[in-house]
Amino acid sequence: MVLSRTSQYAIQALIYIATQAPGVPVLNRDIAERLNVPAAYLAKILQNLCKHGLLDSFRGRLGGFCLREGMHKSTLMQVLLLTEGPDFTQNCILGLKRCSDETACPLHLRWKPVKNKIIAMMNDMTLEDLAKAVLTGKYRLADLPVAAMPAR
Amino acid sequence: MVLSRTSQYAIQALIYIATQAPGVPVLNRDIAERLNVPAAYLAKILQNLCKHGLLDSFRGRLGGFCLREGMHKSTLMQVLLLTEGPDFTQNCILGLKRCSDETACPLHLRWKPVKNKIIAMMNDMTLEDLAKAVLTGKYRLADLPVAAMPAR
DNA sequence: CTCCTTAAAGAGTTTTTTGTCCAAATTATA
DNA sequence: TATAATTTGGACAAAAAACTCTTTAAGGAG
Ligand code: SF4
Ligand code: SF4
Repeated sequence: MVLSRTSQYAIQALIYIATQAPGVPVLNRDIAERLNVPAAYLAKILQNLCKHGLLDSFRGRLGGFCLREGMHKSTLMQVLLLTEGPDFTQNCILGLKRCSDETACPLHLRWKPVKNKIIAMMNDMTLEDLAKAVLTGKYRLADLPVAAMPAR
Repeated sequence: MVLSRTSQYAIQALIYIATQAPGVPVLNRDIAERLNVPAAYLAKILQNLCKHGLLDSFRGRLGGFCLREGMHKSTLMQVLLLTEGPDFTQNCILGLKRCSDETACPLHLRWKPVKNKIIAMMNDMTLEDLAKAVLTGKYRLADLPVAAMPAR
């Protein structure tokens, strides 16, 4: 039913960054605080997202993380393929190695449509869209009583 | 996207048992072999299912595990509430502690219908149904080239 | 009663995931 | 140039999940 903590943190952080003014680096520390997430762990995750081209990072004063040019249009699927692994869409509910309509487990008939819906959904949701949703104030990114709405 | 290994093994084992003649105990060893799953680990899982009333167990000669009377009608949801924990249906995609329409994360609008579909599906599928599907020969429970179809 | 077979119980191990710490590299700015 | 702020990288630690081993209890058959 769930994504790994790593994926959850990655998505939360990316959406948060997407809510901020583009081009202005966001501090790892600030993201961690806002999301109420361990900062050192989050840093590792963000570094990984950098390495795979979703983020740009800047060191030193005025440093931080920015969405790389054009990456506002990234989908959740692009993120999950990084954080959950490239066979995220393959491996499936009963854990069978081979999954096809021919070598199907007994859940297949019921599960496959749902799975396809999940995949379509992840392919459809962009960071930009999700950030907009957050900026309406109707949705929250973290558990804490919204300490501060995203400043800009 | 996934269930825990424990849940996968539990579901596989229960369906397998449901395909066997009722009242005749099935050996842990046989289930493990058929599913290609670690026997000692599976034993723990089956013991747990016993403790929670889904299975009956018998020791000694002619021992093994049987579905408890009436439990052919058990749903996957009943199993998952045991193996994934009682808040299986609560905790959700971004990991927020509180989840409601009022305190919703930005995925909520898209995710909730899918989540409800999953829950409905799990509530709807019974061991009996799944066992029948397996017995048609069209579906498989494990990866191995079906060594032997369920004997009875 | 004795032997064999099986599950039960519990402790222990291994692997994976999650999280921490610290020293180095980089950069703006005073 | 010195300083403070920041990411980077690597090693490490803790927790959780997956898996194993060993011993005991129970039950059936000779
Ligand atoms: S539902 Fe289909 S895709 Fe999923 S494990 Fe079963 S056979 Fe594979
Ligand atoms: S989608 Fe809805 S239920 Fe799921 S985490 Fe977001 S708010 Fe909670």
